[in-house]
Amino acid sequence: MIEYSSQPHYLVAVDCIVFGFEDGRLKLLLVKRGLQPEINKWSLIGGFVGPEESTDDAAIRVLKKNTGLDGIYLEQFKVYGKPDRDPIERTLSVAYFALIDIQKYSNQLNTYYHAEWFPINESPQLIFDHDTMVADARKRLRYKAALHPVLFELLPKKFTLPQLQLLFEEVNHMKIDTGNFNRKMNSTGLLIRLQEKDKSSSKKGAYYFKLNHKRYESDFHLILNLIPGLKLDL
Amino acid sequence: MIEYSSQPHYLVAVDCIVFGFEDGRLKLLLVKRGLQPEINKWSLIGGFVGPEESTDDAAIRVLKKNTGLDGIYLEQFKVYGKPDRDPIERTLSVAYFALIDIQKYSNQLNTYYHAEWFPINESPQLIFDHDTMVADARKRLRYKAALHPVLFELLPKKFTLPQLQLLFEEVNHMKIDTGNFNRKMNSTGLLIRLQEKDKSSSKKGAYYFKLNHKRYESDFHLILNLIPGLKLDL
DNA sequence: TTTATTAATAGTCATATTGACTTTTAATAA
DNA sequence: TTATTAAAAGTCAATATGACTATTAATAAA
Repeated sequence: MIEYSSQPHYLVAVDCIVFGFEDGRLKLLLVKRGLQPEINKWSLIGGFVGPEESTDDAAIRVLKKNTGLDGIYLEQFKVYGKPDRDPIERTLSVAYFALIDIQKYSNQLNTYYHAEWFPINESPQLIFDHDTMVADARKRLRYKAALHPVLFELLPKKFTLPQLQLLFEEVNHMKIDTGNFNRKMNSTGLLIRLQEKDKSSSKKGAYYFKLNHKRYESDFHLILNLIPGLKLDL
Repeated sequence: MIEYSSQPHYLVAVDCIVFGFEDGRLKLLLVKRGLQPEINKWSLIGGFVGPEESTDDAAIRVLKKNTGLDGIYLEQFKVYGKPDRDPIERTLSVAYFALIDIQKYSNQLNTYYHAEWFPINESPQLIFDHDTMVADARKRLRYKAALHPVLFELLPKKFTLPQLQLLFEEVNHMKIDTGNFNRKMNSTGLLIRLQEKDKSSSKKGAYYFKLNHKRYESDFHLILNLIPGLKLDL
């Protein structure tokens, strides 16, 4: 039997940065940590990678277990591998970001699980290097959202253009010209306008749109130049 | 003393996909594996992550040890974490891609180390999932190169526009219009034209250029739209 | 009933960028 | 002197952009 004798072994975890969007604000889903050390402190949703599962499997499982959520947009974005990032024992963490439509899942969340949404700029301090992970995930989301229509994952089935613009402004941390934004969005062919209007925030009302899923699937990887002139870290 | 009792521990490795560019072709740096299993088969440059180093440190160390190379462009891009990817024992691999100027380091490589360059389309079959890693790294490089001027890392100090175009064509696997390519490249402000010409491939000769390092540093993260209309996986 | 109000949406326009293509240039070799 | 050829520059119609203005559709106030 061949062995990689004497090589050191480490714990491997996954951590999920779960983004949501509600009331015009980007939100973060956090849980209270259930084990020592730092028990009861706020933490990203995470867990150790089991012997029979891939890291992707682990992320899906951990997300499902902590929130009841399934079929979520999930993307691995970075490994955190500094020797001392966990004070107890060396643990590498594979970080994923997840995008979910808050409304779609609000029932499960509130009823069965302890996860809680925080506006991203009012979230509590997190354990270990989780704050760094969140900062990195935001950068990555910003990058991706400037090039691909990934932010639709955060919106409900019906949404308005002002709502979409607000989401882009929140993610990119900048004001966007409404006319130009609408023109660009409409030209992507990703939006289908519905008859119905949302009159909750204006007299005239804003048309609801739904996503053209066919186009979304086929053109997702096209580079769309949604927010030109941005300076973006990958 | 707190412990994460009973949680499984795994080996963690790094693997480096090292890209080079020579004679108009993209190349890959490979080594013959020095341990069982699959000893003497061609493999990416890699190694286990030591107890006192981060994964980034490990990648730098492994690259240095196998090639003598230092100060190389290196970027973590994906973790490979399927349970059975190494037949002997579960090993996660953190994959990095590296970009180097072949000419700059050809001496060290040939004299002291066993690493060998292969044109990327004529490289031998690799061990484990290394072929998948290479395919993924090429995609990632294509993505990055369409948006950021990262390919200059592959070129010598002095280079010509036709040479640069050849590199872009090789990475993106497409023909590019020379006039439009030159116009776009010149408009970035990244190129400084030298007096000297390279007459090795034409009578007229092509001007040598050098990189405007100041601009390269400051504008690296700007999105440049170098190859528009591409369909790109991240 | 008319008018004021206001967000939503559409339109304007000068400028810049793009892709496809043609022309000129600079050197060498015939 | 001329033919040759890759390199470099130029042309141009079509499109995209950013900054800005005008109109619209509903409600609420007069």
